[in-house]
Amino acid sequence: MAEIVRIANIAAHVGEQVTLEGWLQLKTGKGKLQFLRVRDGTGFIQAVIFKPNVSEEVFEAAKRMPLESSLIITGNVKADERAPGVPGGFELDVTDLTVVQESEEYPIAPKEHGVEFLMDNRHLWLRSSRQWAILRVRARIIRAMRDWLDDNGFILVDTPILTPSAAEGTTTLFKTDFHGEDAFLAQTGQLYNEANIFAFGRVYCFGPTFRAEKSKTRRHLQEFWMVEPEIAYCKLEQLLEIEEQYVSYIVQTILKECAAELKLLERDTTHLERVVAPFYRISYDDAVQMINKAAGEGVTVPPNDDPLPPIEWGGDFGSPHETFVASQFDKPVFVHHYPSAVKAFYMEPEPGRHEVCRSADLLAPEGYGEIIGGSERMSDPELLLAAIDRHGLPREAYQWYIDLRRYGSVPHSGFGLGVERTVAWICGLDHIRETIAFPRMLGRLRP
RNA sequence: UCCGCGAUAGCUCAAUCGGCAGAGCAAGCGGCUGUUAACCGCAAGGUUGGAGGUUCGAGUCCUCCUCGCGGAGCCA
Repeated sequence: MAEIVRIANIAAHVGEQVTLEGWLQLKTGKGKLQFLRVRDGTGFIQAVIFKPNVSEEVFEAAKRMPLESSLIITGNVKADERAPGVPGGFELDVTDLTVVQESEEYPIAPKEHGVEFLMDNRHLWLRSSRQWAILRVRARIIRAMRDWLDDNGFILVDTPILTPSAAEGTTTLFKTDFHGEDAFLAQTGQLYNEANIFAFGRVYCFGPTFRAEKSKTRRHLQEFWMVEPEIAYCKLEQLLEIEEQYVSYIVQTILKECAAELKLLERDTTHLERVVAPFYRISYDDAVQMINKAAGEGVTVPPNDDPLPPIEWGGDFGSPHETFVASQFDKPVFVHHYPSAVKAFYMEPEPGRHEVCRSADLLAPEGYGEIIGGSERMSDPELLLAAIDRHGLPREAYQWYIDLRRYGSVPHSGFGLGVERTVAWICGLDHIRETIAFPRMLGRLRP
């Protein structure tokens, strides 16, 4: 048997005889020729079996072999500009083939399928080239997210998943049992991050978060991953500069390093190429004016071209409002200084104008919505206590959190960036369900 | 929770006014030396999501239920 190589490294073996270990992705036959598309996890390559070049048994086995059969295949590597695959341009002239397991009839055919069928077969759907590309981009995005923070003075401090209290709304918590006491799956690590900055200055947590929202849309999961940086001695203005540097780095890294995957996904990258700091900034006040002007003119918004509803000052933006505001800009836009009443209790009020808070959401272009929520945090213990009371939250559960403001409180800020929404945006996906291997959605716990 | 749409062969979908349930793909058999979701030929494949109702007659109309999809609210 020849040297075992991986498809990603095939270019280094042109003219050599090599062995690949993989699976049969696709097959077309033509008399004495069989074209096999073979996948080994690192890429895809076309293997050509010409009947006179192999034994009778090998040719018959190749002809009979169903899709997704596992196989070990040996042949000569040829460069050919026209050959399909990832990386394309190479072909394997087969000399020998061993079927490791002949697959049963594979349910997912190389044709269109419905969403429910594909989701029921998610454990198999992952093998398709499109899902392969998406999940590789996801992995690279996560690496970029962590690289930038690690290289810019942030330290990873993991925060708990089992928590005794809510950080935000209480209606969207998954409840579990902690030896007889109610416990909840974390919606965020932020409150713990705020403790950690006093030890480390700049920290981040990265992990799964859980929201039992009754949301069934293309942008929602019940379980999603989030990176949450938190920074001591940081005001809102400085926070936005960090955010735009951060997002620019992630997008530009993917453009550079996942070009093959984005091409396979047929992603038009012209929008992404523009994602370079600085981003746009618009206040909530101005955004409301912009929305109401457009609503008065009868502007409609995708996906259903419904009329844009007007908004009263003080209300939170609905999905159509976000979509409209984002569509007015050719790269991401910050909407800052939301009304305090519609935001979480811990956001710092604007001095001299307490009805708005020092918060900012980052809206991605192309209708992908809010990918970052961030704010300056309340640093005054008295104001914080009042806010906790106003939101009807139990003081005792937040005692330690209030404590942070009693021992060397400083201005500090942080944000949360959703991994799946970022993946959907960068890959140009219609639905968030493809951005994670096994999505947990309303009404979908398995596979 | 609310609004809208849908469920027919393994998969994706047709079926006119209520009148014989039909294709493509997959699987099976045969053919082909350059295919890219190949192509050509043959053969096969059905409790039309479930329960009830209207009718001479229901995939089609009505009621209820189940499941799915899209959207709203909420959010990353």
